[in-house]
Amino acid sequence: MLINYAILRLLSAEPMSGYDLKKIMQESLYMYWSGNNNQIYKALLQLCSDDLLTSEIHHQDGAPTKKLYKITDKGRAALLEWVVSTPPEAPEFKKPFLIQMACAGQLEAAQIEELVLKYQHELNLQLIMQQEKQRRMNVAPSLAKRERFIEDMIFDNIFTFYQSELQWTQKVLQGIRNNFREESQR
Amino acid sequence: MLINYAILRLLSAEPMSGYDLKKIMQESLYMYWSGNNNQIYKALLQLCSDDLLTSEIHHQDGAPTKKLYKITDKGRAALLEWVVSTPPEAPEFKKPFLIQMACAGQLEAAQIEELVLKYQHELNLQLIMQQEKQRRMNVAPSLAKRERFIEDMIFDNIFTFYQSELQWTQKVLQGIRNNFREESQR
DNA sequence: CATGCCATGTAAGGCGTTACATGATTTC
DNA sequence: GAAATCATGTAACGCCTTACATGGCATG
Repeated sequence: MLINYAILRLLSAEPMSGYDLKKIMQESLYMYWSGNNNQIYKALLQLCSDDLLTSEIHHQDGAPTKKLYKITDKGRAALLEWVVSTPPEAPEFKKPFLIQMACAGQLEAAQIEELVLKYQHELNLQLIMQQEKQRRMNVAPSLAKRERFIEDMIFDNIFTFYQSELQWTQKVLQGIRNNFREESQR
Repeated sequence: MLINYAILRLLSAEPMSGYDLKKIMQESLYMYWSGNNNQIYKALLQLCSDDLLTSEIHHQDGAPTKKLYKITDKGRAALLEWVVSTPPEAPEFKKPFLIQMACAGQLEAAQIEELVLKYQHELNLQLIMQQEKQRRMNVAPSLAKRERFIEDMIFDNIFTFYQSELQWTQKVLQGIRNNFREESQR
């Protein structure tokens, strides 16, 4: 399960509780599990029983008791092994909007335009939210050069994803205005 | 459920059987259900009981009996209503490769490069497959100008998705070569 | 004679989400 | 006094996939 490796990755940086992991995943741009503790707590149990993690109970006063999870040497080895030996998968996407577009032949030009504009708006919102997440996340100050580069590349990937989708909406809008000018000018 | 509207859309062009729908969805670039008859047959039953479709049993000699589904006026109205009144959603993506990348700080430059090259290769394969699908699908010869335009835009969307991902891999590879030159030249 | 296509359907199970339960502490 | 945060966990459900069951016809 991929989420197990995502957790191992996070714990390879520093020990954390399940709750911490949940928050980080909620804020993450590419860990796409939308802050879902159910899966996290189950995964943690499994990883512990596989000896990839150890858990330590931390009593705190003025706050609930928590379990601190640490990655083991076996865990680090498993993560490394996974990274180098897993064949990279092509990305998946779900674009419900394309299904809407596919139905748009029935509509008037102005209606299609309106739809695309709404989509554009939604994309802009999303893009701003992602940038905001990225901004909030930057607390780790002194990463190694390599780590920094990788972080940047990951952000760039997500950023250009939305950018190119936005560019596509521009192309569509222009196409509508050029091809269906007669109608939309009336 | 979105798949219901995808089915309505397909049946709005011409009557079909569940099996036909399954095949089309398998070949579709943006209907992302990977040819899954389970959902299709269930959806068809539901759509029938909602009077959005009618089904007609067709006996064929030399082939199994099939059920031909036709969209009703109510079905067309529901589809149109859905298209114009559903707020467009931002696309979702899952890129397991980014999780792999996030772990790559541990690796040597050459290993990262290898990983990215493999990803690039996988993307190229995928892109070719999608183009092949698109080529095979083009049997509908004389679409209206508007329909043609929409079809083209949808294909363009998917095409540029892979293209921009490929461009990203180029950027990453260059970055590795520039930033970690010392190591990778050894 | 095995494989594959046409055609309909069912079963099992994994992945993922929302929501709930509990309970203490802090903040408005 | 209400709401948010910290913290762990469970329950219920929906979506989606793979695989299976059936059976006739065609193709190699």
